[in-house]
Amino acid sequence: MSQQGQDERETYDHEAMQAAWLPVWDELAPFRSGTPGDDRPKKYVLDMFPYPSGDLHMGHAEAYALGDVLARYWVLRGYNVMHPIGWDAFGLPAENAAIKRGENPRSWTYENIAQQKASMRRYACSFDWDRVLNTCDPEYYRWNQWLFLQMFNRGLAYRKDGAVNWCPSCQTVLANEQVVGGMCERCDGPVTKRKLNQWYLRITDYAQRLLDDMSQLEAGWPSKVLLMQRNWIGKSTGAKVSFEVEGRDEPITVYTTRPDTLYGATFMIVAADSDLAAELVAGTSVEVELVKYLEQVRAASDIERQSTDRPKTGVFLQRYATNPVNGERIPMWASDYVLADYGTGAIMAVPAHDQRDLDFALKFDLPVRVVVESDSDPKVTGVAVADDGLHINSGPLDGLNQDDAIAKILDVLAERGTGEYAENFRLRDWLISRQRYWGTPIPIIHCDACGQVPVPEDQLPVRLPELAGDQLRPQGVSPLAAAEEWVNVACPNCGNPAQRDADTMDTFFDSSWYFLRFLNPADDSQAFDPELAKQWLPVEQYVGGVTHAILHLLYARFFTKVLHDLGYLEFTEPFTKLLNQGMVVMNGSAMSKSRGNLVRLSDELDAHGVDAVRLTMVFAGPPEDDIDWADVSAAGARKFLARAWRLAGDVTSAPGANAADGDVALRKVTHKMVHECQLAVEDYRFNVVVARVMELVNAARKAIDSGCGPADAAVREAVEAAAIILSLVAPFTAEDMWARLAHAPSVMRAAWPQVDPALLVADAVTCAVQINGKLRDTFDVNPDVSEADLQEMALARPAVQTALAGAQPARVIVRAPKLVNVVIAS
RNA sequence: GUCCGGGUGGCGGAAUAGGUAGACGCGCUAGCUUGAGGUGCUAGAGCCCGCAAGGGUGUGGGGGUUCAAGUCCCCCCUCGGACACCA
Repeated sequence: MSQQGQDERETYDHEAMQAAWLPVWDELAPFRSGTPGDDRPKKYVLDMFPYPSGDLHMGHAEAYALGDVLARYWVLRGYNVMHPIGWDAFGLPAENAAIKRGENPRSWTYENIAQQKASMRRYACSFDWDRVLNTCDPEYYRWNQWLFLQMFNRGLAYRKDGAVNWCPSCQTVLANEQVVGGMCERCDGPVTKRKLNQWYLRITDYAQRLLDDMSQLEAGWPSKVLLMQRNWIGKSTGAKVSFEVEGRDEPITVYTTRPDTLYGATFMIVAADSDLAAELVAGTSVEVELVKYLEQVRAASDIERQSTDRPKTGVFLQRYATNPVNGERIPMWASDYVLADYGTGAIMAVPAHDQRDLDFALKFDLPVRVVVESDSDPKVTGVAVADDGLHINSGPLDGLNQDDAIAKILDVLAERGTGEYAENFRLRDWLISRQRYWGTPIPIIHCDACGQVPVPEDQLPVRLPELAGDQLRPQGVSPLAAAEEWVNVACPNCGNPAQRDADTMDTFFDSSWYFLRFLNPADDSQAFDPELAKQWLPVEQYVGGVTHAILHLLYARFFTKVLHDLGYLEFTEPFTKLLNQGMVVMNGSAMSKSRGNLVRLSDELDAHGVDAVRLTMVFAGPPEDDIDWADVSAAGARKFLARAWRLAGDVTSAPGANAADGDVALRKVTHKMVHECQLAVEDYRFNVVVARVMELVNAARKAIDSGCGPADAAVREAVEAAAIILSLVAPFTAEDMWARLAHAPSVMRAAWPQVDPALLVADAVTCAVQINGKLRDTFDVNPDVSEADLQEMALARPAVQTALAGAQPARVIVRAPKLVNVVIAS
């Protein structure tokens, strides 16, 4: 290498820094959180754990960069921060890979975990590597089974027949939450319906609490997520109303949110696929017709059902019910627009005031009666009238508005014993059975004599049998069912031959409580330690994608309440604050191989270095916004890091130099920037944090080159502050700066700089002078200037004098010390 | 269809309580450094008119409240997301 004399600049060598500092950090373990006797206040910062489907990608890089800013910040602020990581390691991709490779899913899964773990270390994630878990380890899923049994014993886990979502491609059932727009969340294939006997968790028992406890989350969760959950839970209020049915002993109850329109109910609809519908036509000539209709309905995929303007279909059941308030005989129909598993599976149709009912009525020429005053006639316009208004044709409700009419009709119904106030939830129980291999076996044994027998706790875990390759091929029943040696066991109760439940649990079960397992991941005596939970939980800060707004977050909230009720947890909400980061996209769309816009994280890290990539992620914009990688510059980030790093080499004062002796102007910048960074971090405005550090670096550069000079103590103070703040985002660079500043490692053990409030007061502020609201002049003033003085100074400005032209201002607004607005009447 | 977010320079984005719009950066231009490229440094810049001083205009569009509006209110356009026959 040729020497070029004094011009030779030191080079910022990120590769060398990585090589130098990773081993040091391993040694120092600055993010260890389990040390006994550590009396720092505790804080739990959690990143949503990844699914190990290959190496980390750009999305992970963003999420973990953001989580790291928070975790590292709180460590610097003196907290004992628990920041663990694990792997959500059960699931279909591993199984599909195993089939292809002729192996057990374990090998593929653990290979990917090892790779991701290595990438996380390279990426300098501030995880506590003593707190790690994989959900596919028997040591973990054992406690899934234990939890399941706790629920089973209390009736919260139960089996029932039902029409369930079925993914023909994945060959398994899906929870409602996993059907996205009629498509399978996993494979994007169309979802169909199947009647199966499956396991459910009684999340609907918790619907009201899931709703009510959101008040605890209002301050810490994005309102968007709360709204999505609220909508998903979907509470509605109304009434249950009983209709006598000709030729049937029992009346039929319907649920309606508009009991006030009861006088306008001109027919009744029963869910076509309900038992009720079948019963109503049993043995009649309509029976065949209904079956035929049902076949036709089933043939229609969910995608067709999606279409908003899909014409209504149905079958007249040749039966009649009686409207309880006016005694009117109304025909009964079956249709697929009424859902069997919502409300009572039957509705009173009020075509004048419900669009769907109107569509049906017009299609089948059924009567339409307006019972709420309106200018337009739904029968003519085809548009149902849903607005509030005065009731007509409604007996005792006539002349009342909607609220009053609802109150009145409830009275009337109560009096006659034919109806009452009722609530309904859109939320359904959580279907957790899956007909796949790579998941937690359901710890139940089916015995002809004893029924569903829980596996005794001392026999947990029920381990997965060793299956590989073609044995895992989906066939509509769980691959476990074919593992005869595994399936066939003696009943724990009576000892007779019995069978294990061959389904596995939805993997969302695993992730619904993993945050508790981090407390003591190696504990083989209990799922988690309630005592430790008391100390560390709830999770103070949760970081993850908005894709989990409903599924994972709702389930985790549900589990927390269940565990609370079981006496294991004192709190009822698991995550106090939630940050949803956006996605990393490329040229406007989600990255994918098929689109050809995939950016590989490892390539970016090779090209720019870890710190530059992290900095780019954080600086790109607000964390919840998407980042278009094409719009940001990792090269620019690297340039800045090199600038900051060089700064550290230019400081000539010794460590411990008394900052109080330093240049006051620079000190003011430093303290202001530290202060603003602090506010910005706590407000998730990480991009602004970076901007402020940049300003600090610029100020220090200027001070060294053309100000107080490199020996001034204020320069050291500024550069040290920059290094500490930068460590949130660019740990390698910051650590190297710290070393160049002649400090022992690690910068992560430094304390967040103390802000001196006296230094936050500016010497002078710029006062804006407006004339009629338009900026015409500025001048510097003392921040303490009085309103009167400021007004006088402003009025004396030439620009104002000229504008006034000798006249008096009509009005002067003074906001000392920042602004004076002189209003001149025209 | 319903419900939520957004729309600020060429680009990513800043903007405590309504109070100097465009912080910070990318890209760009000019100059210095360099054998060249890159790096580094200095300066410039919303747009329009002007050599300049200066003026006009400006946060999707229109209206309103106010001394003052990116920020508050009403209407519209547009992009994105969630839910999607839940009675």
